[in-house]
Amino acid sequence: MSIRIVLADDHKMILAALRSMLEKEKDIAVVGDAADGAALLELVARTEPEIAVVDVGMPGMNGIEATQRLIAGRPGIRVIALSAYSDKRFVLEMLNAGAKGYLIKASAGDELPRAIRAVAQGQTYLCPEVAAVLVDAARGKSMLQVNTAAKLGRRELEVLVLLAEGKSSSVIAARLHIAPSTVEVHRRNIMRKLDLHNVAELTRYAIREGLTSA
Amino acid sequence: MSIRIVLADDHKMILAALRSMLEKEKDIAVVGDAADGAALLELVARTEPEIAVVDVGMPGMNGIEATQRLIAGRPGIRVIALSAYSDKRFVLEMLNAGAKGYLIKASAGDELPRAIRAVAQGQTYLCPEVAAVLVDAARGKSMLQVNTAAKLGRRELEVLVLLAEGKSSSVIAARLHIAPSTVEVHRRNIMRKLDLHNVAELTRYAIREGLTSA
DNA sequence: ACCCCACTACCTATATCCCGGTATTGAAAT
DNA sequence: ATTTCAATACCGGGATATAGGTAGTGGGGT
Repeated sequence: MSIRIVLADDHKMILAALRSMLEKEKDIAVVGDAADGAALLELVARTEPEIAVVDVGMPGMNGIEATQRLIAGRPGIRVIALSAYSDKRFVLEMLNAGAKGYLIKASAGDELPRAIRAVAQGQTYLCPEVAAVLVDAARGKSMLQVNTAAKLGRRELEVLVLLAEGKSSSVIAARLHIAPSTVEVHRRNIMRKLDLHNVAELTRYAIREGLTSA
Repeated sequence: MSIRIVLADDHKMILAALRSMLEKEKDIAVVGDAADGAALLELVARTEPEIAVVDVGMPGMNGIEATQRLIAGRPGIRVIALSAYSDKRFVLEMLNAGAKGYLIKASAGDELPRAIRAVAQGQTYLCPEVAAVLVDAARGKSMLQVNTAAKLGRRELEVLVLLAEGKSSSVIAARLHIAPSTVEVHRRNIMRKLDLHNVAELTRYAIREGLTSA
Protein backbone atom coordinates (compact mmCIF):
# COMPACT_ATOMS: atom_id res chain seq x y z
CA MET A 1 0.00 0.00 0.00
CA SER A 2 2.95 2.32 -0.43
CA ILE A 3 2.62 5.56 -2.40
CA ARG A 4 4.28 5.24 -5.80
CA ILE A 5 6.16 8.38 -6.78
CA VAL A 6 8.61 9.57 -9.41
CA LEU A 7 11.18 12.38 -9.09
CA ALA A 8 12.25 14.93 -11.68
CA ASP A 9 15.21 17.28 -11.29
CA ASP A 10 18.07 18.23 -13.56
CA HIS A 11 20.64 17.87 -10.79
CA LYS A 12 21.63 14.24 -10.48
CA MET A 13 22.97 14.72 -7.01
CA ILE A 14 19.68 16.11 -5.78
CA LEU A 15 17.85 13.18 -7.34
CA ALA A 16 20.11 10.79 -5.51
CA ALA A 17 19.74 12.67 -2.25
CA LEU A 18 15.96 12.81 -2.48
CA ARG A 19 15.78 9.16 -3.37
CA SER A 20 17.91 8.05 -0.44
CA MET A 21 15.94 10.25 1.90
CA LEU A 22 12.58 8.94 0.69
CA GLU A 23 13.73 5.33 0.76
CA LYS A 24 13.75 5.58 4.53
CA GLU A 25 10.00 6.09 4.45
CA LYS A 26 8.29 2.73 4.39
CA ASP A 27 5.04 3.99 2.91
CA ILE A 28 6.69 5.76 -0.02
CA ALA A 29 8.16 3.97 -3.03
CA VAL A 30 10.30 5.87 -5.53
CA VAL A 31 9.66 4.05 -8.81
CA GLY A 32 11.81 6.18 -11.07
CA ASP A 33 13.48 9.51 -11.76
CA ALA A 34 14.02 11.82 -14.71
CA ALA A 35 16.37 14.70 -15.51
CA ASP A 36 14.09 16.75 -17.76
CA GLY A 37 10.45 17.20 -18.74
CA ALA A 38 10.46 14.91 -21.73
CA ALA A 39 12.01 12.08 -19.77
CA LEU A 40 9.47 12.69 -17.01
CA LEU A 41 6.52 12.31 -19.39
CA GLU A 42 7.93 9.05 -20.71
CA LEU A 43 8.68 7.83 -17.20
CA VAL A 44 5.18 8.57 -15.96
CA ALA A 45 3.59 6.86 -18.95
CA ARG A 46 5.66 3.77 -18.21
CA THR A 47 5.48 3.54 -14.41
CA GLU A 48 2.06 5.09 -13.70
CA PRO A 49 2.90 6.66 -10.34
CA GLU A 50 0.40 8.38 -8.07
CA ILE A 51 2.59 11.40 -7.48
CA ALA A 52 5.31 13.22 -9.39
CA VAL A 53 7.73 15.48 -7.53
CA VAL A 54 8.83 17.99 -10.14
CA ASP A 55 11.58 20.58 -10.05
CA VAL A 56 10.26 23.84 -11.47
CA GLY A 57 13.50 25.04 -13.00
CA MET A 58 14.56 22.33 -15.41
CA PRO A 59 16.27 22.99 -18.74
CA GLY A 60 14.39 22.15 -21.93
CA MET A 61 10.81 21.52 -20.97
CA ASN A 62 10.46 23.19 -17.59
CA GLY A 63 8.38 22.02 -14.66
CA ILE A 64 5.39 24.15 -15.52
CA GLU A 65 4.95 22.88 -19.04
CA ALA A 66 5.75 19.34 -17.91
CA THR A 67 3.06 19.59 -15.23
CA GLN A 68 0.47 20.83 -17.72
CA ARG A 69 1.17 17.98 -20.11
CA LEU A 70 1.34 15.46 -17.31
CA ILE A 71 -2.08 16.37 -15.99
CA ALA A 72 -3.58 16.68 -19.47
CA GLY A 73 -2.47 13.18 -20.29
CA ARG A 74 -3.20 11.59 -16.93
CA PRO A 75 -5.73 13.61 -14.92
CA GLY A 76 -5.42 11.38 -11.86
CA ILE A 77 -1.76 12.13 -11.22
CA ARG A 78 -0.80 14.60 -8.52
CA VAL A 79 2.14 16.90 -8.85
CA ILE A 80 4.27 18.36 -6.08
CA ALA A 81 6.42 21.26 -7.19
CA LEU A 82 9.94 21.61 -5.90
CA SER A 83 11.79 24.84 -6.45
CA ALA A 84 14.88 26.65 -5.28
CA TYR A 85 13.02 29.87 -4.54
CA SER A 86 9.46 30.88 -3.81
CA ASP A 87 9.23 33.17 -6.83
CA LYS A 88 5.69 34.49 -7.08
CA ARG A 89 5.24 33.86 -10.78
CA PHE A 90 6.56 30.32 -10.58
CA VAL A 91 4.31 29.58 -7.64
CA LEU A 92 1.20 30.91 -9.34
CA GLU A 93 1.95 29.27 -12.66
CA MET A 94 2.73 25.92 -11.13
CA LEU A 95 -0.44 25.95 -9.05
CA ASN A 96 -2.46 27.06 -12.07
CA ALA A 97 -0.88 24.23 -14.02
CA GLY A 98 -2.45 21.96 -11.44
CA ALA A 99 0.24 21.25 -8.84
CA LYS A 100 -1.25 20.15 -5.53
CA GLY A 101 1.83 20.88 -3.46
CA TYR A 102 4.73 23.31 -3.51
CA LEU A 103 7.93 23.08 -1.51
CA ILE A 104 11.12 25.05 -1.67
CA LYS A 105 14.43 23.26 -1.34
CA ALA A 106 15.22 25.11 1.86
CA SER A 107 12.25 23.44 3.54
CA ALA A 108 12.77 21.24 6.57
CA GLY A 109 13.81 17.72 5.68
CA ASP A 110 10.64 16.08 6.85
CA GLU A 111 8.40 18.34 4.78
CA LEU A 112 8.68 16.34 1.58
CA PRO A 113 7.43 13.06 3.04
CA ARG A 114 4.69 14.96 4.82
CA ALA A 115 3.72 16.74 1.63
CA ILE A 116 3.67 13.45 -0.27
CA ARG A 117 1.34 11.87 2.27
CA ALA A 118 -0.92 14.90 2.35
CA VAL A 119 -1.18 15.14 -1.42
CA ALA A 120 -1.71 11.40 -1.74
CA GLN A 121 -4.80 11.89 0.41
CA GLY A 122 -6.05 14.59 -1.92
CA GLN A 123 -5.01 17.49 0.24
CA THR A 124 -3.06 20.54 -0.80
CA TYR A 125 0.33 21.06 0.78
CA LEU A 126 2.25 24.32 0.66
CA CYS A 127 5.41 25.13 2.56
CA PRO A 128 5.23 28.26 4.75
CA GLU A 129 7.17 30.47 2.34
CA VAL A 130 4.88 29.59 -0.53
CA ALA A 131 1.82 30.06 1.64
CA ALA A 132 3.07 33.57 2.40
CA VAL A 133 3.47 34.25 -1.31
CA LEU A 134 -0.08 33.09 -1.98
CA VAL A 135 -1.47 35.16 0.83
CA ASP A 136 0.27 38.13 -0.67
CA ALA A 137 -1.10 37.34 -4.12
CA ALA A 138 -4.61 36.97 -2.79
CA ARG A 139 -4.42 40.36 -1.12
CA GLY A 140 -7.16 42.58 -2.40
CA LYS A 141 -9.04 39.74 -4.02
CA SER A 142 -11.77 39.80 -1.41
CA MET A 143 -14.39 42.45 -0.72
CA LEU A 144 -17.20 41.92 -3.11
CA GLN A 145 -19.82 40.24 -1.04
CA VAL A 146 -20.86 42.86 1.45
CA ASN A 147 -24.16 43.21 -0.32
CA THR A 148 -24.87 39.53 0.27
CA ALA A 149 -24.42 39.61 4.02
CA ALA A 150 -26.35 42.86 4.08
CA LYS A 151 -29.34 41.52 2.23
CA LEU A 152 -29.54 37.97 3.49
CA GLY A 153 -29.98 36.56 6.96
CA ARG A 154 -27.65 33.99 8.42
CA ARG A 155 -30.04 31.13 7.83
CA GLU A 156 -30.77 32.26 4.32
CA LEU A 157 -27.06 32.27 3.60
CA GLU A 158 -26.75 28.68 4.77
CA VAL A 159 -29.67 27.61 2.60
CA LEU A 160 -28.23 29.46 -0.37
CA VAL A 161 -24.92 27.66 -0.11
CA LEU A 162 -26.54 24.25 0.18
CA LEU A 163 -28.87 24.95 -2.74
CA ALA A 164 -25.87 25.98 -4.81
CA GLU A 165 -24.28 22.65 -3.95
CA GLY A 166 -27.16 20.83 -5.54
CA LYS A 167 -28.97 19.73 -2.41
CA SER A 168 -32.75 19.40 -2.64
CA SER A 169 -35.04 21.17 -0.21
CA SER A 170 -35.72 18.01 1.77
CA VAL A 171 -32.02 17.20 2.07
CA ILE A 172 -31.31 20.72 3.24
CA ALA A 173 -34.15 20.50 5.73
CA ALA A 174 -32.65 17.35 7.22
CA ARG A 175 -29.21 18.94 7.35
CA LEU A 176 -30.45 22.05 9.13
CA HIS A 177 -33.00 20.25 11.29
CA ILE A 178 -35.91 22.33 10.04
CA ALA A 179 -39.01 21.55 7.97
CA PRO A 180 -38.72 21.32 4.17
CA SER A 181 -41.40 23.97 3.89
CA THR A 182 -39.20 26.35 5.83
CA VAL A 183 -36.33 25.70 3.45
CA GLU A 184 -38.63 26.59 0.58
CA VAL A 185 -39.60 29.85 2.25
CA HIS A 186 -35.94 30.70 2.63
CA ARG A 187 -35.37 29.82 -0.98
CA ARG A 188 -38.18 32.06 -2.14
CA ASN A 189 -37.02 34.94 0.03
CA ILE A 190 -33.49 34.57 -1.27
CA MET A 191 -34.70 34.58 -4.85
CA ARG A 192 -36.95 37.56 -4.29
CA LYS A 193 -34.25 39.59 -2.56
CA LEU A 194 -31.57 38.84 -5.10
CA ASP A 195 -33.85 38.80 -8.14
CA LEU A 196 -32.91 35.25 -9.09
CA HIS A 197 -35.38 32.81 -10.61
CA ASN A 198 -33.91 29.31 -10.62
CA VAL A 199 -31.17 27.15 -9.12
CA ALA A 200 -28.78 27.78 -11.96
CA GLU A 201 -28.80 31.55 -11.41
CA LEU A 202 -28.69 30.95 -7.70
CA THR A 203 -25.65 28.72 -8.08
CA ARG A 204 -23.86 31.23 -10.27
CA TYR A 205 -24.59 33.95 -7.75
CA ALA A 206 -23.18 31.90 -4.88
CA ILE A 207 -20.03 31.18 -6.85
CA ARG A 208 -19.65 34.77 -7.95
CA GLU A 209 -19.92 35.96 -4.36
CA GLY A 210 -17.41 33.41 -3.20
CA LEU A 211 -19.91 31.62 -0.99
CA THR A 212 -18.90 28.33 -2.56
CA SER A 213 -16.42 27.23 -5.16
CA ALA A 214 -17.29 25.82 -8.55
CA MET B 1 11.20 30.83 26.56
CA SER B 2 7.64 29.68 26.11
CA ILE B 3 5.36 31.29 23.54
CA ARG B 4 2.73 33.48 25.18
CA ILE B 5 -0.67 33.18 23.52
CA VAL B 6 -4.27 34.20 24.11
CA LEU B 7 -7.41 32.47 22.83
CA ALA B 8 -10.66 34.01 21.59
CA ASP B 9 -13.82 32.05 20.86
CA ASP B 10 -17.45 32.60 21.76
CA HIS B 11 -17.90 28.98 22.80
CA LYS B 12 -16.67 28.50 26.34
CA MET B 13 -16.31 24.79 25.89
CA ILE B 14 -14.02 25.23 22.94
CA LEU B 15 -11.94 27.68 24.90
CA ALA B 16 -11.58 25.17 27.71
CA ALA B 17 -10.74 22.37 25.30
CA LEU B 18 -8.12 24.40 23.47
CA ARG B 19 -6.59 25.53 26.72
CA SER B 20 -6.28 22.04 28.15
CA MET B 21 -4.83 20.78 24.89
CA LEU B 22 -2.26 23.54 24.69
CA GLU B 23 -1.26 23.24 28.34
CA LYS B 24 0.28 19.90 27.45
CA GLU B 25 2.77 21.75 25.25
CA LYS B 26 5.67 22.88 27.41
CA ASP B 27 6.78 25.63 25.05
CA ILE B 28 3.34 27.25 24.82
CA ALA B 29 1.75 29.30 27.59
CA VAL B 30 -1.91 30.30 27.41
CA VAL B 31 -2.03 33.59 29.26
CA GLY B 32 -5.72 34.38 28.82
CA ASP B 33 -8.92 33.92 26.85
CA ALA B 34 -11.82 36.02 25.63
CA ALA B 35 -15.35 35.35 24.39
CA ASP B 36 -15.70 38.24 21.94
CA GLY B 37 -13.69 40.79 20.02
CA ALA B 38 -13.94 43.58 22.55
CA ALA B 39 -12.77 41.36 25.39
CA LEU B 40 -9.94 40.15 23.17
CA LEU B 41 -8.66 43.68 22.56
CA GLU B 42 -8.68 44.41 26.28
CA LEU B 43 -7.02 41.09 27.06
CA VAL B 44 -4.24 41.65 24.56
CA ALA B 45 -3.58 45.16 25.85
CA ARG B 46 -3.23 43.75 29.36
CA THR B 47 -1.27 40.53 28.78
CA GLU B 48 0.82 41.45 25.72
CA PRO B 49 0.97 37.99 24.14
CA GLU B 50 3.01 37.11 21.07
CA ILE B 51 0.16 35.28 19.37
CA ALA B 52 -3.64 35.48 19.40
CA VAL B 53 -5.70 32.51 18.25
CA VAL B 54 -8.96 34.04 17.08
CA ASP B 55 -12.25 32.42 16.10
CA VAL B 56 -13.55 34.02 12.91
CA GLY B 57 -17.23 33.71 13.68
CA MET B 58 -17.77 35.50 16.95
CA PRO B 59 -20.88 37.52 17.77
CA GLY B 60 -20.53 41.24 18.22
CA MET B 61 -17.13 42.22 16.88
CA ASN B 62 -16.17 39.27 14.68
CA GLY B 63 -12.71 37.83 14.19
CA ILE B 64 -11.98 39.86 11.09
CA GLU B 65 -12.62 43.23 12.63
CA ALA B 66 -10.92 42.17 15.85
CA THR B 67 -7.83 41.13 13.90
CA GLN B 68 -7.68 44.44 12.05
CA ARG B 69 -7.87 46.41 15.27
CA LEU B 70 -5.47 44.11 17.03
CA ILE B 71 -2.77 44.55 14.42
CA ALA B 72 -3.44 48.25 14.06
CA GLY B 73 -2.89 48.74 17.78
CA ARG B 74 -0.02 46.31 18.21
CA PRO B 75 1.79 45.59 14.95
CA GLY B 76 4.06 42.95 16.46
CA ILE B 77 1.30 40.57 17.40
CA ARG B 78 0.59 37.58 15.23
CA VAL B 79 -2.88 36.24 14.66
CA ILE B 80 -3.91 32.69 13.89
CA ALA B 81 -7.46 32.39 12.59
CA LEU B 82 -9.66 29.53 13.70
CA SER B 83 -12.89 28.85 11.85
CA ALA B 84 -15.56 26.21 11.54
CA TYR B 85 -15.42 26.20 7.76
CA SER B 86 -12.98 27.17 5.06
CA ASP B 87 -15.33 29.73 3.57
CA LYS B 88 -13.50 31.56 0.81
CA ARG B 89 -14.55 35.04 1.88
CA PHE B 90 -13.60 34.50 5.49
CA VAL B 91 -10.23 33.11 4.50
CA LEU B 92 -9.41 35.99 2.19
CA GLU B 93 -10.62 38.65 4.57
CA MET B 94 -8.85 37.20 7.58
CA LEU B 95 -5.59 36.92 5.68
CA ASN B 96 -6.02 40.41 4.30
CA ALA B 97 -6.69 41.60 7.81
CA GLY B 98 -3.23 40.31 8.60
CA ALA B 99 -3.66 36.80 10.01
CA LYS B 100 -0.48 34.71 9.66
CA GLY B 101 -2.18 31.38 10.07
CA TYR B 102 -5.55 29.85 9.35
CA LEU B 103 -6.88 26.57 10.68
CA ILE B 104 -10.32 25.02 10.48
CA LYS B 105 -11.73 23.31 13.51
CA ALA B 106 -11.79 19.99 11.71
CA SER B 107 -8.00 20.07 11.48
CA ALA B 108 -5.91 17.36 13.09
CA GLY B 109 -5.31 17.94 16.79
CA ASP B 110 -1.60 18.55 16.48
CA GLU B 111 -2.02 21.25 13.86
CA LEU B 112 -2.67 24.06 16.29
CA PRO B 113 0.55 23.64 18.28
CA ARG B 114 2.45 23.27 15.03
CA ALA B 115 0.82 26.39 13.63
CA ILE B 116 1.64 28.32 16.79
CA ARG B 117 5.29 27.36 16.60
CA ALA B 118 5.51 28.14 12.90
CA VAL B 119 3.85 31.52 13.27
CA ALA B 120 5.97 32.35 16.32
CA GLN B 121 8.98 31.94 14.03
CA GLY B 122 7.51 34.36 11.55
CA GLN B 123 6.24 31.74 9.13
CA THR B 124 2.81 31.44 7.61
CA TYR B 125 0.76 28.39 8.46
CA LEU B 126 -2.34 27.29 6.56
CA CYS B 127 -4.21 24.04 6.99
CA PRO B 128 -4.65 22.01 3.78
CA GLU B 129 -8.28 22.99 3.26
CA VAL B 130 -7.44 26.66 3.45
CA ALA B 131 -4.44 26.22 1.20
CA ALA B 132 -6.76 24.68 -1.36
CA VAL B 133 -9.09 27.65 -1.08
CA LEU B 134 -6.22 30.06 -1.65
CA VAL B 135 -4.95 28.15 -4.62
CA ASP B 136 -8.44 28.29 -6.04
CA ALA B 137 -8.67 32.03 -5.39
CA ALA B 138 -5.31 32.69 -7.00
CA ARG B 139 -6.16 30.74 -10.08
CA GLY B 140 -6.42 32.88 -13.15
CA LYS B 141 -9.09 32.14 -15.69
CA SER B 142 -6.69 30.66 -18.20
CA MET B 143 -7.58 27.03 -18.23
CA LEU B 144 -10.20 25.54 -20.52
CA GLN B 145 -10.52 21.82 -20.17
CA VAL B 146 -10.93 19.76 -23.26
CA ASN B 147 -12.17 16.65 -21.54
CA THR B 148 -15.67 18.04 -21.81
CA ALA B 149 -15.63 18.10 -25.58
CA ALA B 150 -14.32 14.58 -25.53
CA LYS B 151 -17.27 13.25 -23.61
CA LEU B 152 -20.10 15.40 -24.93
CA GLY B 153 -21.48 15.93 -28.39
CA ARG B 154 -21.71 19.38 -29.97
CA ARG B 155 -25.41 19.74 -29.35
CA GLU B 156 -25.11 18.48 -25.80
CA LEU B 157 -22.51 21.14 -25.14
CA GLU B 158 -24.86 23.87 -26.34
CA VAL B 159 -27.63 22.57 -24.13
CA LEU B 160 -25.29 22.33 -21.15
CA VAL B 161 -24.26 25.96 -21.47
CA LEU B 162 -27.84 27.20 -21.76
CA LEU B 163 -28.96 25.09 -18.81
CA ALA B 164 -26.11 26.52 -16.76
CA GLU B 165 -27.34 29.98 -17.63
CA GLY B 166 -30.67 29.22 -16.03
CA LYS B 167 -32.74 28.69 -19.17
CA SER B 168 -35.62 26.23 -18.95
CA SER B 169 -35.98 23.33 -21.34
CA SER B 170 -38.68 25.05 -23.36
CA VAL B 171 -36.64 28.24 -23.71
CA ILE B 172 -33.66 26.24 -24.84
CA ALA B 173 -35.81 24.33 -27.29
CA ALA B 174 -36.99 27.58 -28.86
CA ARG B 175 -33.45 28.90 -29.02
CA LEU B 176 -32.10 25.78 -30.71
CA HIS B 177 -35.20 25.19 -32.90
CA ILE B 178 -35.74 21.69 -31.56
CA ALA B 179 -38.49 20.09 -29.48
CA PRO B 180 -38.46 20.53 -25.67
CA SER B 181 -38.47 16.78 -25.31
CA THR B 182 -35.24 16.64 -27.26
CA VAL B 183 -33.67 19.15 -24.93
CA GLU B 184 -34.64 16.93 -22.03
CA VAL B 185 -33.02 13.95 -23.65
CA HIS B 186 -29.83 15.93 -24.08
CA ARG B 187 -30.05 17.02 -20.48
CA ARG B 188 -30.41 13.43 -19.29
CA ASN B 189 -27.56 12.22 -21.44
CA ILE B 190 -25.32 15.01 -20.18
CA MET B 191 -26.16 14.17 -16.59
CA ARG B 192 -25.61 10.48 -17.13
CA LYS B 193 -22.26 10.95 -18.84
CA LEU B 194 -20.92 13.42 -16.33
CA ASP B 195 -22.55 11.84 -13.28
CA LEU B 196 -24.43 15.01 -12.36
CA HIS B 197 -27.92 14.96 -10.89
CA ASN B 198 -29.35 18.49 -10.91
CA VAL B 199 -28.94 21.94 -12.43
CA ALA B 200 -26.82 23.21 -9.57
CA GLU B 201 -24.16 20.55 -10.10
CA LEU B 202 -24.50 21.03 -13.83
CA THR B 203 -23.96 24.77 -13.47
CA ARG B 204 -20.92 24.29 -11.27
CA TYR B 205 -19.51 21.85 -13.79
CA ALA B 206 -19.98 24.28 -16.67
CA ILE B 207 -18.28 27.05 -14.71
CA ARG B 208 -15.46 24.81 -13.59
CA GLU B 209 -14.82 23.79 -17.19
CA GLY B 210 -14.82 27.36 -18.37
CA LEU B 211 -17.87 26.83 -20.59
CA THR B 212 -19.53 29.84 -19.04
CA SER B 213 -18.62 32.41 -16.44
CA ALA B 214 -20.18 32.74 -13.04
C1' DA C 1 -21.49 -3.67 -44.58
C1' DC C 2 -22.16 -3.23 -40.12
C1' DC C 3 -22.39 -1.23 -35.61
C1' DC C 4 -22.01 2.51 -32.51
C1' DC C 5 -23.42 6.82 -31.33
C1' DA C 6 -25.09 11.67 -31.70
C1' DC C 7 -29.21 13.80 -32.68
C1' DT C 8 -33.81 13.98 -33.32
C1' DA C 9 -38.70 13.12 -31.18
C1' DC C 10 -42.43 11.31 -28.31
C1' DC C 11 -44.73 9.11 -23.95
C1' DT C 12 -45.19 8.18 -18.94
C1' DA C 13 -44.43 9.06 -14.09
C1' DT C 14 -42.70 11.01 -9.88
C1' DA C 15 -40.11 14.51 -7.52
C1' DT C 16 -38.91 18.95 -7.02
C1' DC C 17 -39.16 23.60 -8.02
C1' DC C 18 -41.34 27.98 -8.08
C1' DC C 19 -44.92 31.15 -6.71
C1' DG C 20 -48.87 32.70 -4.06
C1' DG C 21 -50.88 32.96 0.35
C1' DT C 22 -51.09 32.88 6.00
C1' DA C 23 -49.25 32.82 10.79
C1' DT C 24 -46.32 32.78 15.19
C1' DT C 25 -42.21 33.88 17.66
C1' DG C 26 -38.39 36.57 19.09
C1' DA C 27 -34.90 39.83 18.25
C1' DA C 28 -33.45 44.19 16.54
C1' DA C 29 -34.30 48.74 15.31
C1' DT C 30 -36.82 53.22 15.46
C1' DA D 1 -43.83 50.98 22.31
C1' DT D 2 -44.23 50.06 17.81
C1' DT D 3 -42.40 48.52 13.74
C1' DT D 4 -39.59 45.65 11.03
C1' DC D 5 -37.77 41.51 9.84
C1' DA D 6 -35.49 36.81 10.29
C1' DA D 7 -36.79 32.31 11.21
C1' DT D 8 -39.97 28.97 11.98
C1' DA D 9 -44.11 26.22 9.77
C1' DC D 10 -48.11 24.98 6.73
C1' DC D 11 -51.44 24.80 2.41
C1' DG D 12 -52.32 24.69 -2.59
C1' DG D 13 -51.20 24.52 -7.35
C1' DG D 14 -49.04 24.95 -11.85
C1' DA D 15 -44.51 24.50 -13.98
C1' DT D 16 -40.32 22.21 -14.40
C1' DA D 17 -36.90 18.91 -13.62
C1' DT D 18 -35.54 14.21 -13.17
C1' DA D 19 -35.68 9.49 -14.76
C1' DG D 20 -37.30 5.70 -17.46
C1' DG D 21 -38.77 3.69 -22.02
C1' DT D 22 -39.08 3.52 -27.43
C1' DA D 23 -37.67 4.76 -32.08
C1' DG D 24 -36.02 6.76 -36.61
C1' DT D 25 -32.01 8.98 -39.12
C1' DG D 26 -27.39 9.97 -40.46
C1' DG D 27 -22.28 9.91 -39.85
C1' DG D 28 -18.03 7.64 -38.64
C1' DG D 29 -15.20 3.83 -37.66
C1' DT D 30 -13.63 -1.47 -37.60
